[in-house]
Amino acid sequence: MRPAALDWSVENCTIARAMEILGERWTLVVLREVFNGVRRFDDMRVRTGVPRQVLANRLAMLVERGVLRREPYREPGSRERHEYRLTGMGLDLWPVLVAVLGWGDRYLADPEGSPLTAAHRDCGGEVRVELRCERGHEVARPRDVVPRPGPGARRRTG
Amino acid sequence: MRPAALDWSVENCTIARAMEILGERWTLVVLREVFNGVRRFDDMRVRTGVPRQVLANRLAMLVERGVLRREPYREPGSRERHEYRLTGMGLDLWPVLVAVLGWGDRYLADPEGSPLTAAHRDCGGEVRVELRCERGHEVARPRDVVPRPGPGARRRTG
DNA sequence: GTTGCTGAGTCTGTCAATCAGACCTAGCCT
DNA sequence: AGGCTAGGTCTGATTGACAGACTCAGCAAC
Repeated sequence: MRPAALDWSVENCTIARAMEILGERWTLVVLREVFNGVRRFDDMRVRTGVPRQVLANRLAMLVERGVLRREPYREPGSRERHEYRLTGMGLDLWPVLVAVLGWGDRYLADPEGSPLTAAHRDCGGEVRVELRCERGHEVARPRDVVPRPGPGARRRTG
Repeated sequence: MRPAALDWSVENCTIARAMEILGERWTLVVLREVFNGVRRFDDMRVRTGVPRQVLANRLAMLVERGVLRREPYREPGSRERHEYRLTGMGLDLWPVLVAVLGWGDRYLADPEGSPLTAAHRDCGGEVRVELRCERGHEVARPRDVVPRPGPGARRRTG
């Protein structure tokens, strides 16, 4: 009954690496704002309630990691400022955000429902994540997914 | 050009609530282990390198929040111990895990690829997340998703 | 029957991160 | 000159992460 996973190393696990970026308390909340079109420091700060210092840190980290980019803009009658926009890497976080949103809506929402949904640009229908295997089968139940070592798996040493 | 999102409150945002659970550095890594069939304290500790204290905290928090349950078991010649198993709520995190894995594999993997994949139990094909709208359209590009207020949205006061 | 092992923790002290609140700054406007 | 605004920094108190030592219950070997 020893789990097979024990034989494999986790040093190069991409979930752990992803969580180094996404796994800080406010990162995904900040990204939610950017996905919502809120791109400016003070708007984010007021909406999320994240302390200035932390917000500055997170934004800098996300820029450094390539999830956001910092772009200059200038409104008439103001000096130049910067706003934060998603890079391609950042845009590809939509599925993660939608997955978290779906889970949160199911288990943590108030009775009246979720305050935020994701819609399909073309038809307006609500967007959800679905698990599907490479042969096109829909994977309906969580139990139908089984983990297995991938091409980068390494046997454990020690 | 003021983003519409600024008019809506975020106090009941389900992403923020979900991140209260998932958004700590090690939570998803711990869950990865459980999904992999590693259910015991010491196995997790050795594999993940999470400090004992933190692991104990995370497990207790996940049990308290209903993501894991603590089950007694007994191996012959040993006293009774406990292991950690996913609840229904926990199993429903598969899409989140697969989404994070997919993103990590794309942007953060070593050249030889990911050490872990998710497979379809029936056919063995690799499982990925897909965005799909409620009318069945596949949402191919991230830009085709647009956020919008949901049923629980509240106007901002102040 | 004492010594040792094992799994699953707790205790302690150090060091880093979070947070709230005040302060700073560049350019614009009056 | 004085005030406003966006986007920050600086400071000090609290909280969390972490490593390493210690605990504790039951089995097992000497």
